[in-house]
Amino acid sequence: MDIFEHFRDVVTAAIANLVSRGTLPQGIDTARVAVEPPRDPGHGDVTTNAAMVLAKPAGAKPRELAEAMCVELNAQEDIVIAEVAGPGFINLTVDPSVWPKVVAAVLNDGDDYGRSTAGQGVSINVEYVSANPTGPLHVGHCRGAVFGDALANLLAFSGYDVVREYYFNDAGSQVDVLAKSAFLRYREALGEDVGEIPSGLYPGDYLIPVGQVLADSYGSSLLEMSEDEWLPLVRRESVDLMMAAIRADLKSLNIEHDVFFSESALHGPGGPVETALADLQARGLVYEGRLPPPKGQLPEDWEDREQTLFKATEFGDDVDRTVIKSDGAYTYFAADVAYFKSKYDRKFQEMVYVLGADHGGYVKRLQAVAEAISGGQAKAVVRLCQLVKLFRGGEPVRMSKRAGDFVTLRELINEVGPDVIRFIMLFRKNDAPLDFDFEKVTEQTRENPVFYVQYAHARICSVFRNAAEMGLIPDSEHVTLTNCDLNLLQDGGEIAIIKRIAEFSRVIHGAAAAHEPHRVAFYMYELASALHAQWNRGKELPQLRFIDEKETDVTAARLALCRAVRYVLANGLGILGVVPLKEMR
RNA sequence: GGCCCCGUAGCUCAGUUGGAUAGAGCACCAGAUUCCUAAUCUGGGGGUCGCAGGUUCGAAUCCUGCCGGGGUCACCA
Repeated sequence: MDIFEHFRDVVTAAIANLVSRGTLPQGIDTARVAVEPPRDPGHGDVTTNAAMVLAKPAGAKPRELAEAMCVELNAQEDIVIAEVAGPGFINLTVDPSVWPKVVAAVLNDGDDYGRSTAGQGVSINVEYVSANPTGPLHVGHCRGAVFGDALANLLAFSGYDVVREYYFNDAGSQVDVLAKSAFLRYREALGEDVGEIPSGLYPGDYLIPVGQVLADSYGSSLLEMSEDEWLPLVRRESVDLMMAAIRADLKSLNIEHDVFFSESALHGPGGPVETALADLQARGLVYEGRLPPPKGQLPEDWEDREQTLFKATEFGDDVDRTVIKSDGAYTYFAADVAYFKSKYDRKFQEMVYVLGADHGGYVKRLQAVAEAISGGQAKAVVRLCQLVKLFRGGEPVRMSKRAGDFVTLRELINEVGPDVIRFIMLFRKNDAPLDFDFEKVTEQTRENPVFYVQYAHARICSVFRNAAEMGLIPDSEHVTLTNCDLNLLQDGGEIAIIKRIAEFSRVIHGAAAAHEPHRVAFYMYELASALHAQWNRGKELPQLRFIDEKETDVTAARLALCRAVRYVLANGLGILGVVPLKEMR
């Protein structure tokens, strides 16, 4: 139940009445009419700009039109009073009987409260992480991983058909470097002293176990082979092991992809890359040509050469993009084209790419590919995540590119835990930079929003435990309150909580539409705040405490309200991928 | 130089896709616990929304131009 949707219907009906009465013209566009919670509680419970938006096309004065609408709205039984305010706002004060209905609706929907069909089953592919399998995940991957996952949760909760996808590059020259590095570790595992790892290879310790696995499964047989022979074997083995490690790390962060898509599956004779390029070729979107030199400072090694280009400029990109290099090899971008086509062939209508801010330059070309391949039928939506800067007690954590001198995701998880990582990463707009301080995020204070929100949930669970002990409810885990009188929820603080709860659907809807999961995190914080406030009012005014053994009817109603808040907190945290704790000591 | 993102209280950040008197937290000041978890709450001061124009009933939000900060530019992956 979304009361704002409900009152939107009411407002729409009032508009229809005015149309039939001739006050408003036929076919007037109501798209810009907003029915929303007012920022200022003094402006009633629900507010609409309808009169101001419609005044111009109707040739009426906003306030006069508002007056006419108020006459219609005041006839509605859900509305205590509709009044004109300011330049032509209509503020609705809702009948008090609406609030208990909100609580009842939450209890009725339970784990599904807030879930909607707004997405209408539109098929969305969310691609995130997609780190190359040449090493373990590090903090640089973390934000995109969490963001992508929460976005996927959010979209699924909102009625979209979501697939979570990971694209891994197992075809490029970097993977050869990985294999060569692993081969060195393999020789080391067989007892050879390989000395310092040569520059150009990956020196990280994480390849030592890979070498050991190779030694265990191949013995010394690889040493007998030429590089052409062992390279493919070692490459595949190394990629498999790296991907297994990456998946394990992601699992620890509560992230599981549906599809792991291998780049090498795109290549080969008659493969998707060839098909996709032939497709573009057939439509005259590929040509042999030369690119203009880059603007500004000319790179030292720049040379003007003929290559095969995709007409990206026809679709809004700044320059045409190379698909086949002058040496005849495909570019990485060619694989991107084929990969998009794969997604399109799999019937996705929207392809979300979660990328780091350093990939901002890819946005236009990806959108160009989407436009060209799908003919405008599918769209590429790119969400960029800004950099995360690590701190420890206010001091920046230095990370150089030298061996092993970067903080891995594993280390981060082990130190602060998945819930803290996820919530902090999501408690900021994705395109704003984020400072992540190891010490601050694990502090158990109000300053730390993770604990603040989780504590609200735990507090409710604590109330239930106490209520169960007192025999007011049979079981703290299965709070079923079918026969309580929710009209007993009369206190202003209680109503404030209910109003907050009533906004949940609206928040989810807006967050999903904007692809902004952080809105859910901020909402969680606000709801937690409303709960903590009411809790503390019970300290000054004992009659407002959730549990009052002498007033069992009121207690039952308040426990029902707590149960509703708990559902909303749990459902919201579920979207964020954070565990709602039942106890914090 | 071209393109993208950011600029809001002393600090860190929100701002419901254009709404009414711009909001939280931290910090600062003053308070609250014999009582369901004080990991909490209540009150107070604090603003030229980077600057200047434009669009309109109405702009932190949309458009243009500047200023300042970051990212990016390829036959790399």
